[in-house]
Amino acid sequence: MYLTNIKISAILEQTIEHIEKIKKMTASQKPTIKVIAERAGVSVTTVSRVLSGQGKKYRISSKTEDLVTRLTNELNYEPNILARSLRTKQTFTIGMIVPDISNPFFASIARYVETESRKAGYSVILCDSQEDTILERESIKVLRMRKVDGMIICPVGKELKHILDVSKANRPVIIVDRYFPTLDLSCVLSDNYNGAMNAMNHFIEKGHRKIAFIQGLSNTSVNEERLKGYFDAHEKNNIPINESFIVGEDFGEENGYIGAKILLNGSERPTAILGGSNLISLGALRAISEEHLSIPDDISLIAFDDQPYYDYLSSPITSIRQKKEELGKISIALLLSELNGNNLPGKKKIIVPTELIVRRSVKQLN
Amino acid sequence: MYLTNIKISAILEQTIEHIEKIKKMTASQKPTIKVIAERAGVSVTTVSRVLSGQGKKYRISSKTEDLVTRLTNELNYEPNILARSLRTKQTFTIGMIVPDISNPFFASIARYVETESRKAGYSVILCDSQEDTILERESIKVLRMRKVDGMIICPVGKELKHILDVSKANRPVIIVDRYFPTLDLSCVLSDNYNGAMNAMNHFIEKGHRKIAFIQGLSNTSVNEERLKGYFDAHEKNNIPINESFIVGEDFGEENGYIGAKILLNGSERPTAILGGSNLISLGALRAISEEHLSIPDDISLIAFDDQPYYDYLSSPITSIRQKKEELGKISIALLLSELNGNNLPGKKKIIVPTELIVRRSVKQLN
DNA sequence: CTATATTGCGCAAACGTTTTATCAATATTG
DNA sequence: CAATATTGATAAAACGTTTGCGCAATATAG
Repeated sequence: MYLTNIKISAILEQTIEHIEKIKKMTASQKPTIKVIAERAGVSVTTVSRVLSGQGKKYRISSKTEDLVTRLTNELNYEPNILARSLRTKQTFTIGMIVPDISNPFFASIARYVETESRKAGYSVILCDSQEDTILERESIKVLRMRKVDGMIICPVGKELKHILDVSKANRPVIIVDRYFPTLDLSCVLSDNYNGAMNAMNHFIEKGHRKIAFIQGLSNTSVNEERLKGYFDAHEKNNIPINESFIVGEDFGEENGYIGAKILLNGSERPTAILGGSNLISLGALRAISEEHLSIPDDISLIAFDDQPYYDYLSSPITSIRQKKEELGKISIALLLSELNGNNLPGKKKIIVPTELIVRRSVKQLN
Repeated sequence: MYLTNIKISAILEQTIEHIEKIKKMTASQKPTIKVIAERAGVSVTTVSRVLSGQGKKYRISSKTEDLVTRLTNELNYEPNILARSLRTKQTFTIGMIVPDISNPFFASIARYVETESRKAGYSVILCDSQEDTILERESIKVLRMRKVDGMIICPVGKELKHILDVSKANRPVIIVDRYFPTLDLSCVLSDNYNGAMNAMNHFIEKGHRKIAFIQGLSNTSVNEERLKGYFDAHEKNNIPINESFIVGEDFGEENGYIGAKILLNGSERPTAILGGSNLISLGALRAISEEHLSIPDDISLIAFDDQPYYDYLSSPITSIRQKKEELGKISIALLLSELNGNNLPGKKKIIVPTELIVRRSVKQLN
């Protein structure tokens, strides 16, 4: 009798304790696996396994499984990815660094990267390096601390050591747009050389000989390739190069403006300008309009990178279209395949062709 | 003697063990606090405190402090933010959801958000909802699982429950661009009503009476406000409204194209069109050009949201400029202040004025 | 010389998961 | 009926931090 009483009171105590525990846990905001386990009267292990779809594998009875899933729904459980990542060493995040997200070129690439990432269960942490190598380096550091599974970088393009380090630390990196010939990393780029080449041929076919190039950031692959196309086109057509026709120093709008200003007011005015980026061309448009010149009558123009508005400009601008969708989709596909270990031997360098969109900004001479 | 030997061998053993341990830890890739502690011969607590700048507070000797900092540099230690966040319940990430990152309007906002976030030590996880409420809901879920400290959402604008839930869960949310009048959340928006009003007044002053509106997504605040401006301008000027002049159903380019097509081929053609977004206006441009009409001679146009190319269009487009920089900077400032607990009483609704940029797309009638 | 204050640091728990190893209870086999 | 296999689960460690509490050793005060 006595013993029984003791026992009952012990059980009672236990029960009360259990109920208290449950109450406390339920009152707390975020239900964790632990709470669910407690409520279901099973271990956290079991809950974890059910939730990760490993119920069959570990022979969880369907009764338990149902109970657990019911509770997770009821309690509105949402897993804590941080905790999971800490344990599994996989964060399912990818870092993306672009020089300027407000530039439609990079924004479009980012869009496809984001869309495809999400489909694969990844989230993307976005960093804007503002065309600044220091910020780029900093971004990489942050992304490393955040343990991103991989990175897609549209580099500023002036330095590479910090990028190489990422790859050395065994994190997959995909380089997009500007790359480093000496760097053994997968990359996906537009065919800048042939893009420039095609534009130049178009100029030349139309009778132009005095063709200027407002270049972007020198010593970046993108710029060098375009410049090379510019040079080679001259050479192939036996046109001497006028060094003063090459101006510019970065990919920005202001640079395009200044470059065009210089060209238009030089001792010898070119008949045609190749704009080294969308922003450069925008700046050139501003200068041209400011000088009260008209395209193509006074000056011809081909712009690198197509823009939706080019069709409706006072004279529609002929441009070299880059396939942003492809650039974005290929880069994320490449990254995902590296992440899944489908690591084909060696790094890949994928070149996406460009397309000359002929409008009416190039005058037929003679 | 014997005892001494034992003792020595014990010490030796310990030492060897210690060295082994150090070697093992050092060989492993990522140095953790533990490794540093081991090398420095102090506890992880001490290292943690030094690294978090709490050395003084906890009276760590400057000798220890120096040793630890030296080692962190030497070993190239980088903190694991995941682990930290798990413990501190702060991730220093903010989630940003936009309907379309490739739309320069949202991209610009995102840029300022990113820049200011970084300065404050936050990273931003970017989600593109693709103007789809389902994806928006999903994004929110992911961001919650990732335990972002706060969110900046440019909502699709059709549903609000899932957004309200975030706020209920005590996570600060800032709504940008499209908002919900019934929702008690801080938000920052353009003055769409007066924007539309000003555009309408401009039309009317120029003698227009048959003014069409290609609207965006109905039942979104942005659209309703613009529509209200459209209506009120009619009323104030005693101009009857022609219902067939209101077309359109979302903010996209295609919608602008279709809307303009309908307007231009209707039984009664308007003399002016108000384009409800930058993409709508782009689509309208396409339709207008396709119909071989010219702006402003055949049709006048004012576009919502300014674009850099508007100056150089065949006729420069008058537009209602939204201050993207302000929208971005204010929203992140608001969020950061809520995160820092500087939570001024009540939610704030900040309205950023718009600006009518008059160019040459509106014809003077008579 | 004792009592108290200060200096300098460490123990261990906690955050929310995943995963390895283990085990009791039941069912099946020989 | 004993031996073995299967079923259905659990305990505990680990991931890399932060932090409340505690404590020994030294310095200072009375």
